[in-house]
Amino acid sequence: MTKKEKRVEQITSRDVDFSQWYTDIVVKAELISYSPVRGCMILRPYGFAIWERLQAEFDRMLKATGHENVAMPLFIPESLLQKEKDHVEGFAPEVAWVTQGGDEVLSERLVIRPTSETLFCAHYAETIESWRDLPKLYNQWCSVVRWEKSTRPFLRTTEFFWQEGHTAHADEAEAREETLRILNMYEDLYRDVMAIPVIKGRKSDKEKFAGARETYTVEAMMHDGKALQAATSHYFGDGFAKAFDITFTDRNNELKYVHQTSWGISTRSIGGLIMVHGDDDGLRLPPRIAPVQIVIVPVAMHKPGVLDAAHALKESLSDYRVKIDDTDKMPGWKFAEHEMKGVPLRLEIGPRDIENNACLAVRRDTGEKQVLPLDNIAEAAGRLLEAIHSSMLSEATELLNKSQYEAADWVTFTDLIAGKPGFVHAYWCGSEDCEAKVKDETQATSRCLVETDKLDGRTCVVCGEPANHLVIWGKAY
RNA sequence: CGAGGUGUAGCGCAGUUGGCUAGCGCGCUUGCUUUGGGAGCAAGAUGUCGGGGGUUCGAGUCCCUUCACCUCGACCA
Repeated sequence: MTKKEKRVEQITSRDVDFSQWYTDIVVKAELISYSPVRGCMILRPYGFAIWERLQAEFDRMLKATGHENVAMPLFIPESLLQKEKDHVEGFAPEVAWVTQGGDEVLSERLVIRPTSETLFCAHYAETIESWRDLPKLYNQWCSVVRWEKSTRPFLRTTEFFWQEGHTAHADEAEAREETLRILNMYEDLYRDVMAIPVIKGRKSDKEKFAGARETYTVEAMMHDGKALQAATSHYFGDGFAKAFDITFTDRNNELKYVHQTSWGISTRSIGGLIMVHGDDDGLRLPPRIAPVQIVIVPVAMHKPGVLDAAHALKESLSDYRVKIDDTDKMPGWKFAEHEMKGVPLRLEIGPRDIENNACLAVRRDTGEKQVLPLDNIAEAAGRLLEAIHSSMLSEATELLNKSQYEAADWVTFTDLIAGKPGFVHAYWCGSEDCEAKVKDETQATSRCLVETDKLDGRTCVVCGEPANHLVIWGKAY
């Protein structure tokens, strides 16, 4: 067995068994450990660091648009959860209950929040009185619990981390605007920070959030052609406001209900990061989300001057997140290790480079190696990191583009779903029966409804009746 | 929740028709030598064989039961 073969042996090949490949990566790249609790994962430092990067980026975007962070309780009294009918029906099957505190049985059961709409609503009902109190643009970073039947690291866990934004507005137009503003921010976050292109759209009634009037989504395509619902943004209308009696006095001294939104992105996004960008050597992280952007590997570091040169190199790269790997592993071991962890750029520095006042730069995305002079190294590294981001985004965009098909009739549709991993664009009449038939017979679901001006003369791919929507269909995580 | 699979050292595994002090590889510790694609030598440490119950002179091995995890489906960010 050659060393080369041994290296890839650690991770199951992506094309041989995508699921196993995914599981190998999350464990071997030290993102998570399995926990003593079913379906819950331990986010290890490296995995949590990715989440912290995402938090930092999105939190900055939220603050820049006037949102404020708050912290709501972990528990929700049963009676509160039950105030909005659709909402409770949607979540009841998957909530965890607290029935006892200490050795005392509680007079009212508490649910561990599966999402915090009801808490925010109760709070808004209390604190909003006048149009001067609006809008309320609240967000919280927290974890929530949903009792899932089957779980996978990041993609579906019993407890997961997310942000949930909850806003209240004076009128419908402003609330709708907020819903779409946030949707666009998710698109920007995915594209500009995670190098993942997404498709924006609206969810069908069947797929939308329990209690929402409209659910918008960004859908991403994984390397195996399956869809990942990457983030959602909901317009609630005044449904929750009526259930929770959230009223305010407007400028004309009339009592009005607020219009609300909610929106979230979760640690599932990290699963997307893995499944969009990873390869057979492990994770590949786009530079803007990578906890470590540049790893410096000193070669022959016992020799005089090498470690000093490595530290000097780090100094000159102070604008970036840089780590020196000065452990006493072999250099080859370090190369493979940091590749597995997806560090975008590796700089090797050894006696030979020091003599030439240079270092060797290796791109994680392409494997390309080049000698970089130490003078102006910061600039050169910066250019490389930017190049890596664009090239990863192009690669992901190419995958997304080439894995989309169109179907005008049922036979073409089912053949495509069965034969070609990816998304199928097809028209739909809007009936739940047709949507259900697609799911029953193909395993694919409607991912989202997209804007189109070409409905005239189109027919539903299932029943042949006149179409009302253009839908992107696909199998999903 | 249905079907299938797996639980033996930190990880990956072996352990024969039930038999003696439960092994191997990697990793870990210490020392020396090494360092441009997963280094070498030497010396060490590490086990409730997932848990419980049973059969037996004797159980990692057989039986019952239970728990956990993985994969695939049904339900969901």
